[in-house]
Amino acid sequence: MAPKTNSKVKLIETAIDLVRMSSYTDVGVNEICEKAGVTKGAFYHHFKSKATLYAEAAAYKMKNEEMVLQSLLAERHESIKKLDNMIGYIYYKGFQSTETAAQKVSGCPFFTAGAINSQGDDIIREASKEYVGNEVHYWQTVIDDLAQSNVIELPKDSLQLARMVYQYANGVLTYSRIFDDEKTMRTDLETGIYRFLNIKKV
Amino acid sequence: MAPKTNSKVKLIETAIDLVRMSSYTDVGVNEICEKAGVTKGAFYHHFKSKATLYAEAAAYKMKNEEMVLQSLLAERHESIKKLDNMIGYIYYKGFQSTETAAQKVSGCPFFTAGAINSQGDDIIREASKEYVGNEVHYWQTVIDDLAQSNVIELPKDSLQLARMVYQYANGVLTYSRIFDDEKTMRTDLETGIYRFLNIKKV
DNA sequence: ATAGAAAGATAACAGTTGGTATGCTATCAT
DNA sequence: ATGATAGCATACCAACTGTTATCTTTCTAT
Repeated sequence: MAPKTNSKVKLIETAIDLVRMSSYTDVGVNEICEKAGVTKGAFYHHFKSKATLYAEAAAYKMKNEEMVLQSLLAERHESIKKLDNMIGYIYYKGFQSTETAAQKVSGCPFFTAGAINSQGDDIIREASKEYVGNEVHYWQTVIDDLAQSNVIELPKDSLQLARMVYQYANGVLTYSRIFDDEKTMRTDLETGIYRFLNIKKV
Repeated sequence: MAPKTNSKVKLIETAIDLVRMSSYTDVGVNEICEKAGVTKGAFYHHFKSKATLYAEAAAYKMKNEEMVLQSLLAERHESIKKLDNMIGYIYYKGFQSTETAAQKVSGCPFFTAGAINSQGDDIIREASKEYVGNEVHYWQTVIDDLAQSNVIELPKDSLQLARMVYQYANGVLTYSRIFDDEKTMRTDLETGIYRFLNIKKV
């Protein structure tokens, strides 16, 4: 009856969704299985542990974003357009309201979960490191592009600048989540990044 | 034998310490009691719930910081000195190594915990809101001071600017925690904030 | 000295956690 | 047809969660 074997993907996607709306430790295996409409037997058939699911989910999301960002950051766009697309994407990720719309603003599940120090859970942090490193890399390409087209001054260390912008963006997400304030998130994201990169608004 | 009733304070302080090194949900009442050298009976004598402890801890920390920051931001200091003190304090808070030095870099427990959405735990988020609002206020005074002494350009909205700087600072803390990298935390904090405020380094 | 309250200890509570053991069924190569 | 394996379901596990009830100790005010 069930269309072949999409239950693993279903597990990953609902896990990402749930973790984003609350947190890694707050989301249990039971809850993930329930909302995914899958039994625990299936869960532990596909993943050897909860942490493994998390790691695979991070890889899954990375691949997903690769496609999305390749289109948002395509060469045909002007560099400033790429920047705006990037900002818009972050806003989209942070706001995206799910069916259970108790909370409006969410954060990046891999960024926040990686900061948690469950002793011995190196798997989680390693997965987060990889994910975060990837995100920073995208920012770096955007910034390099802005510099090359003379929109911003040539940075001494574009990697550091990319990292700082990423740090800022996630700080905004977390802050907005506390206050569940989508409005300030929108404005702070844009004006903050523009200020950071020292670009005069058009 | 035990010196009067510092056991409540002891509970609060160890709770703050533990939560900072891991997270609110990851730290259990049992663990707090153990490390504080107090039984659970004492815990629930002083606090009606774990969330209540958290809220009281936030208030406790706020009062604590009030004294510290009043000295760091005293009027006798030049405005740029106040900024550096503020940056140094954040660095101190984020790095401060405890006896159990498994992890070097930690974050602000109230900022990170507030972003967690445990359904119905409004107490926690309310406490975090208040704490965060307070921190932003300190940043605003620093920024207003910088503007008044012409170190930075007069901002259109100093509250927003303060908020953004605060968001950035916490983004750096979280990032540095993932990578457990104290070095980049130090440099990113300073260069980032200076860049944000558009101050040329001396 | 004594009543009453505050502080703390001990043990148990129901519910949940991540994880496992076992069994069943459908598919698939041989 | 047969053995093997992937996919999944049911039931269970020990360990832990936050919380409570009950009891004893210690302090304080009269």
